[in-house]
Amino acid sequence: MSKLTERQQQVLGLIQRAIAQSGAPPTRAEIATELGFRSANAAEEHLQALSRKGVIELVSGTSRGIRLRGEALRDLNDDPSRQLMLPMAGFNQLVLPLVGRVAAGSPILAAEHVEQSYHLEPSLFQRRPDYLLKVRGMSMRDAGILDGDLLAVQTTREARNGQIIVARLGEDVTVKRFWKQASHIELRAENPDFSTIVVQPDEPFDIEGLAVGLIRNTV
Amino acid sequence: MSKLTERQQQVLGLIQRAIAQSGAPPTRAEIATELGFRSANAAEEHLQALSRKGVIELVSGTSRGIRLRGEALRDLNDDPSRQLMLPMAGFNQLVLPLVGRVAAGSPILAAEHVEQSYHLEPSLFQRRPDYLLKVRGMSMRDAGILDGDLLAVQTTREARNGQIIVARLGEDVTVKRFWKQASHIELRAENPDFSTIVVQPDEPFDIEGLAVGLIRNTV
DNA sequence: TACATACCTGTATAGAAAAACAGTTGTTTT
DNA sequence: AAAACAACTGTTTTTCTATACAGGTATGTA
Repeated sequence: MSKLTERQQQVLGLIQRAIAQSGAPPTRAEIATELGFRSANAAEEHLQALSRKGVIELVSGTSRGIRLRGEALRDLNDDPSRQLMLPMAGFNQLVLPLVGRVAAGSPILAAEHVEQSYHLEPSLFQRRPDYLLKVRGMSMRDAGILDGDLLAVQTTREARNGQIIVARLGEDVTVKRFWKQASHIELRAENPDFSTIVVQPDEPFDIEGLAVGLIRNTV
Repeated sequence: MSKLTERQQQVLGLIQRAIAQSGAPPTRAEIATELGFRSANAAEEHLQALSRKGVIELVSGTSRGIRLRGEALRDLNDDPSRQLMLPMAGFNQLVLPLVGRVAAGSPILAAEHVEQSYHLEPSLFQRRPDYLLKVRGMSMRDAGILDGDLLAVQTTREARNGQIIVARLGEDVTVKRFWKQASHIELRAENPDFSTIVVQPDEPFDIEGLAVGLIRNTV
């Protein structure tokens, strides 16, 4: 992801402040007014740039349709002005969307996948998660990851061997243990009933994130 | 403040969910669609009513200009002094002590066992936990409970067969699956390397609590 | 020098959204 | 029984918003 320019950083900061203060993202006109642009189009262009760089997502045709993504959302949770409003020291809240069934081909954090959001204390996990993914199936049973568990996932593109990752194979999203070999990548299940997936270099494969924690609701 | 009608409560809940899920309040049309109204005006009137009753604030002439007010953000369980102006809804907090090594003979929630406290959203679990217990050992491995996991426990004296409980056997505290038989109680491990503990009626035995959830921190 | 990129102004417009107005149907309250 | 209220449908008007298009400047890069 390429770096933001100073102006883009300002626009992003403004969006984050607007959300923290008023509870909703700003309109183009509001951004323009606040930053002193005479044309809302200047704001539009900055938003397009931020969208291209992946820090926000624009919901087309929707008023205030600006969604913060990954890092930017993390910053929002770190926003010092928000911490001032909090009641106790160390009482810091993460807002994590719960992602359920992921539709074929669409980004994992697309709004239609988000079932609800949970507020968690970041210190619960050593690595800071970006979202919770509802696990389907028992392929990671022996790693203590069961059907219906909520996997806390940090968005990342890279993983080390042996880490448990959320992988995208074309249209499928799956949780497996990552092993990169010289000639291919192995996605190993942790359940003898499931076989290892071998991904050849020409096959579609993306790392969507790294498992950093797990939450289970026992009935 | 007068009480909300059932429908108004629904509308308020929808607003809170929308903010938590999409990061912005809904429009009148969105409320109408979600609740099945054919006219956005029905939503408008509900918003007016909610505004009159003080649970929301309407920002006139502004798209998605709905602000939740104190009452709508406050949790019933929360100390009133902890009211805060969080931008997101659904802000409901449990304070759970983390219990580590339990010393022989002393109550499980004795102050000296409490390593730290975590703040969690109660809706994370179907049953409300009272504390978190750090699991030691692998005796429940096949139930997806691993060494180091934090088990969310609800204090109770009773359990049904098959439930996972925190049991006290004299000086030892252990996590096992509970099976009450005609003549004795069985505490079954979920790992073939561990044998079932049989508790005779004359032996010391107490149920300390019921496992209602689990939190794991993956490194 | 040509070209891309960032950063703007200014204009225009389709469609989204707020909000008012006029009714209807039940249910409570007075 | 009349009046008030809750909960709508349907329509209309005005304002807001997103977004495209047509410029213009400045800066750095091929």
